[in-house]
Amino acid sequence: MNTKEQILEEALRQFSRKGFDGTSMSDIAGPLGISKAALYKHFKSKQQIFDRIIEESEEKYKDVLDKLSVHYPDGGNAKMNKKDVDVYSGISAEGLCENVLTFVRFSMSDEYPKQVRRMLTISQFQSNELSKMYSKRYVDDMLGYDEKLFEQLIKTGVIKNGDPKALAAMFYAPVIMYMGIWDREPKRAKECEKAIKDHVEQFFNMTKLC
Amino acid sequence: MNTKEQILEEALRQFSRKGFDGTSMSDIAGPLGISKAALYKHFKSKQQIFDRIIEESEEKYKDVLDKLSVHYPDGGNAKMNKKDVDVYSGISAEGLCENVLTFVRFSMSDEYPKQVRRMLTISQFQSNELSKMYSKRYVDDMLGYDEKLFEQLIKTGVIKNGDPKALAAMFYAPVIMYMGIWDREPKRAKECEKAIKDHVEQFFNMTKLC
DNA sequence: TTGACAAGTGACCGAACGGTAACTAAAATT
DNA sequence: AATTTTAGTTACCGTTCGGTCACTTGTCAA
Repeated sequence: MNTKEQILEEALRQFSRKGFDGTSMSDIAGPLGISKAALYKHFKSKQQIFDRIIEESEEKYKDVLDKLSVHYPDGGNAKMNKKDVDVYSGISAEGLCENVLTFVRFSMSDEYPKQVRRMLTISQFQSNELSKMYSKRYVDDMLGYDEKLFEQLIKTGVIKNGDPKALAAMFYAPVIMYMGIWDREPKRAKECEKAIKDHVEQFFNMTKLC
Repeated sequence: MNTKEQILEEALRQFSRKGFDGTSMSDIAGPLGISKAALYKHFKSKQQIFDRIIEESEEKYKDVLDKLSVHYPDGGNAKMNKKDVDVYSGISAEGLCENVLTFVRFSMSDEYPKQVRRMLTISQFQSNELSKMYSKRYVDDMLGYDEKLFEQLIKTGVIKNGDPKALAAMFYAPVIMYMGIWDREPKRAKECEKAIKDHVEQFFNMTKLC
């Protein structure tokens, strides 16, 4: 009954390790204890399985983004994390620190976002669509979010000056960079977690002085 | 006569686009106007072609690193770029800015580093060796280099305080992040180049104030 | 009770894969 | 001049690939 979902799960596991071309239909069917012919009762091709994984990940990504965010009264379009900003009292830098670490720990401990990230990483040059999706999800959206955040922090005087966009890059880029090491070399997990923590602290120390 | 080198060139071009599994021996032989059987006169297997490309890139990488660097008298182990540091008069922040942009422009305009970077990006999870190579080349080495640089900048008083390692991450990570966008979406090249320039300027504005 | 349907199976298909064998012609070596 | 080596060819090998087909079996609605 849940075979279709199991197929998607196993396919994602395989694709994230060996890529689309490196994964055969038997590779997917084998661990599920079914024949590869059975896969074609649920999907018409290997490509369709891949496409469905991407589609589903996009749905889940949007869900998380929507549930995590709330329309901020000022900007109208700006989406702010509920924990990052109290609509009535402003933004807390300490809350932001905590929030980043929570985001990182979830992204690195849960198998699903890990596998999706790996799959997208090794497939990012396969089509324009996948290239754009990768950029949007792991760079543009995150930078946009942080940029709005720093705009607020400057308005409220927590940070005195600086370009919000450049600040967002300096804040976010090291995080994703260390997550990259973490993905490639799980043995360095603790080192990366500490580096991220140090970076976030150091960043706020610096910006408070400016 | 130069067939062996042509094979490596064409293989790198193919591997960087479609990956190891997505590239067939005929794909490599075809554009060179030879039969795939001829490839086996120069390499004993497809894997050996891939390995040789990696090996060669490692040699070239080390060459560039050595030629670009000079042993800094203080640390002994620290390697400093000749343009970044004048052994007798100290480090120039402006020279560093220029140097980063030169490095970026070379990395993004020359086909060879681009293809190697793409190939390594989509192959980074295929083995522990490749994982480590990617981390070393595009993160650890760069961070280490910048860290030494910021140590000097703090010593000489150009920057008043801050952890050199955290500073290096804030400085370098956005650069490689924008290079990632540039690689995936060449149409955004100008946008990325400007973002990197803005980031570098903004970074030095901030650190001078601290 | 029966008949439609969903979800499997194993056998099979043509194509493409990585790789080899036998052969050839030119170039280099002796 | 004779011979070996190099670098290429075509034809072919066994295997694996994505995908199809005919068939079976259990479930469930008419």
